[in-house]
Amino acid sequence: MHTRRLVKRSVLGSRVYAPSPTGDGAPVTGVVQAVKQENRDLSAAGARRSVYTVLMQDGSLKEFFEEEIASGFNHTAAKGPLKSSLKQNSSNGAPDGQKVEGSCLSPEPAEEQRSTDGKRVSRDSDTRSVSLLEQKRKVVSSSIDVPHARRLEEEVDMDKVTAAMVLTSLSTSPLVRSPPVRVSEGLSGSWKDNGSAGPFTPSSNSSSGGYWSWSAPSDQSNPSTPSPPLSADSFKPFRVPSLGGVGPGPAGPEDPILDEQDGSSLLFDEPIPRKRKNSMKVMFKCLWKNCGKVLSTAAGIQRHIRTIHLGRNCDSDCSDGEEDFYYTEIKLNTDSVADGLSSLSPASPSVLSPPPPPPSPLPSVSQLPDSHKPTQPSDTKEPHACGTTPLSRSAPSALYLIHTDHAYQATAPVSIPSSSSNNSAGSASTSFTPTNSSSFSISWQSPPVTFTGTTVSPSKSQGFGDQRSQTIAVLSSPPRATAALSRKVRGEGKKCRKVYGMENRDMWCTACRWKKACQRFTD
DNA sequence: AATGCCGGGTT
DNA sequence: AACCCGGCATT
Repeated sequence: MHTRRLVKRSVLGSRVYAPSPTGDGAPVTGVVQAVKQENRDLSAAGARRSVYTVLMQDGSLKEFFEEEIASGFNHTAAKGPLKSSLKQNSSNGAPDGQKVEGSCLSPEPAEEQRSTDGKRVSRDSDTRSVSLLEQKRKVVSSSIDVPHARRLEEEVDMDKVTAAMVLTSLSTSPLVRSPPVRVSEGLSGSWKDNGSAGPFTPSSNSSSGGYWSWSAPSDQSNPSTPSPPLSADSFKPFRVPSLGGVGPGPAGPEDPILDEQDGSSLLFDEPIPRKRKNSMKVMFKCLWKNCGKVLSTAAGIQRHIRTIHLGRNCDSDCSDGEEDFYYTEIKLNTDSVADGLSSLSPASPSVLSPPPPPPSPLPSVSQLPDSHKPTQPSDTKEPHACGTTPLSRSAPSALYLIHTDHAYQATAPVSIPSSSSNNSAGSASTSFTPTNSSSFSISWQSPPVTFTGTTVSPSKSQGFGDQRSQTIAVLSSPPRATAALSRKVRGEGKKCRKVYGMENRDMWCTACRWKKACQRFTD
């Protein structure tokens, strides 16, 4: 499966070298359009061979056996057949980003293809549903002591593939394009931090802080990270954080299957515009001197540059990507983020306030090509203020119900709140976008678990009104919930110790005697 | 300081 | 599983 996936994923759309059609020996480049199994008994062994349909520079389609073509710009890596060269990448432990770069960096056609690949889209929904759990698992695994042999290997694999993906999407941005290597290094570096040298101690809460540090910062706060060129990509930032933060879940740190899915989800999720926030319109602006042409599509701007400024007259396939240097993307705020926020906050303030987890969303939204950075998004929304006084406005009863509802579903609340607060103290609160609500709500709902406890014991001697207010309090301050999470809220009722006193310790319930939660006078 | 409990250790 | 206890959080 692994292999198959790799091939499928990496080869399609990859730029490869193929023998010159003219036979003059000079290899030409093309983009793999399709792969199929050749049944004919061509090879000596009679084994089936893969046949790659390659779109050549001149626009023609040609078929090659895998032995005939080589992938990547890196000639050394291109020695072997396509498939095997890819495999090497994945199994080779050396953090050598070059190979990945070679095969994945440049082909932006690949990116386009992927985003339109129907199979992946459907498949994605499956993957996505588990991705949260997986992510958690992944994080956990990185901080837990686990036999490294196998895991490391896969991790490296992931690093590379992911890095490649990132690079791929980045490659179309003129601003970052030049120092691609740097970007890749930064990326893999931060990952590694988490993976092997995780500063977090296993099993302790502190690891929570690490959640965000591994994905969010590296992916977003990195100033050199430009937003991806394609609008469809704009939601990518959301994903990463949601994954990192939420991931509650049982998870065998070393489960290869999960790992794989994880990897695939990471790769395939991105191009799917599903979650995309539609309030942003992406335009592409030509940066050529004295030419401020703005087009709505990347293809359009590329063609414009290619034909007008570069004087080339072939279609996109013969481009070497140079156009990318001459345009930049601009994000236009059609219906401002503020709108979305303001409309949201009144509805369920409590839900909004807690989700500092989406530190990611904000950055993503405001993150524009380095050059044009309208700080608008963050400024426009001060609903921020609402977040601080959420409860006061909404009907308590409503909240009550809502939370009761979800409390049971909650899994691991994860320390999203805390981590997020670190991450983007100022901006975090402003960051919730409607898009996100789904992902983070899950994570922060869990804390209310505590609350569940209170509800369950209506028999309590105390007035319901009291209880209710308490509950509300808990809800209104999600951050606290975190604490509640780790430790059961101290029951306010009398306990064996109080009732019987130390002198009658033998009358205590066993739990009390054992310094456990009292079983006799439960709250 | 007293309590209530969790996490962990020991038997 | 029963039993204990260190240590932390809350009161």
